[in-house]
Amino acid sequence: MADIGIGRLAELTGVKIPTIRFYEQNDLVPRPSRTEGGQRRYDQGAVRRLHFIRHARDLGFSVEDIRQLLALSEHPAMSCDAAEAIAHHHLQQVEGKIARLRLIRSELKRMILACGGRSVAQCRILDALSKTPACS
Amino acid sequence: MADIGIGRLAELTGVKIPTIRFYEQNDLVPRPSRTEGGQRRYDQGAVRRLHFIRHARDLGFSVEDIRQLLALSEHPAMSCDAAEAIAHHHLQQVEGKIARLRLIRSELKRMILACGGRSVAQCRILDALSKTPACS
DNA sequence: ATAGAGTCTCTAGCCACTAGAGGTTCAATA
DNA sequence: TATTGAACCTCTAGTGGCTAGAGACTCTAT
Repeated sequence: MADIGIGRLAELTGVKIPTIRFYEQNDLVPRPSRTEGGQRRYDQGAVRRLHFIRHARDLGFSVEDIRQLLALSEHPAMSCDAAEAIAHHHLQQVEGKIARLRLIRSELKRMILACGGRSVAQCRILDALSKTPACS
Repeated sequence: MADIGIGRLAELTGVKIPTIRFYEQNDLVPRPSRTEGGQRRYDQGAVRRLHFIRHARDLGFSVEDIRQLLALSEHPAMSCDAAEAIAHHHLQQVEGKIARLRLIRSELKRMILACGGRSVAQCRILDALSKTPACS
């Protein structure tokens, strides 16, 4: 159970080295102990915490959200309403993005279909961009 | 057909004033003429160009894509294959994003459903974040 | 002439990293 | 023990696409 260096931590968690340092800078992970020479040494707790952060980032939570989720997870006796609220809010953001991207997708498809090897002067894509309100 | 100021241009196109200046800085729109006092004056061409940019941005094209689309639209005799390629590539990016967001959405829904007013110690949300690989 | 709305430039900030320079330390081998 | 080379350190600056604010100047209508 020896402590590990930042490179190994990166390997274990899938978080890149500069990103780990960035998280430390931004107080998402605590400052680890250091060797005599000043290099970071991490324990199992750091691995767990970084895994948590990585999963949350994969799900698109903001760093600020994650900060709050981490804070919550340090108070096991509390109700998890707050965590649910954060997750719920994020879900709504995601739904919004999906809806918007779907509109964009259909508009793009329409444009591309309408355009079949014409010259730029008659190009439906460039035409659509200059004239229609697209999807707003 | 008098020339207009930047504020009116912003109104007409829905692009905010600082954003117009930003586009000028980044060579998306040409430098306009100026009054004696140094204020920008725009003509109808600027209105059209900015409309084009706005629509393309609404569809999520990058500034770099737009630069190329604008360049293409200045050569009316060319084939519009290049425009189609840009649009097609962008469509693929959009499809990718939608797919990814859908995975995230279902994962979030699963987490939220599983979590019903428990304490943090048993919270399915925090639990899921620390343990499962989520959606990668 | 004056008031007030509009505009100017410049700098810095947002988010979540990423890249690079230039130097130091660690661990494994000879 | 000396040496090598991989790993690590700090610091600054850049990414994209804006947005905000400070402090000064200009335009237009009365």
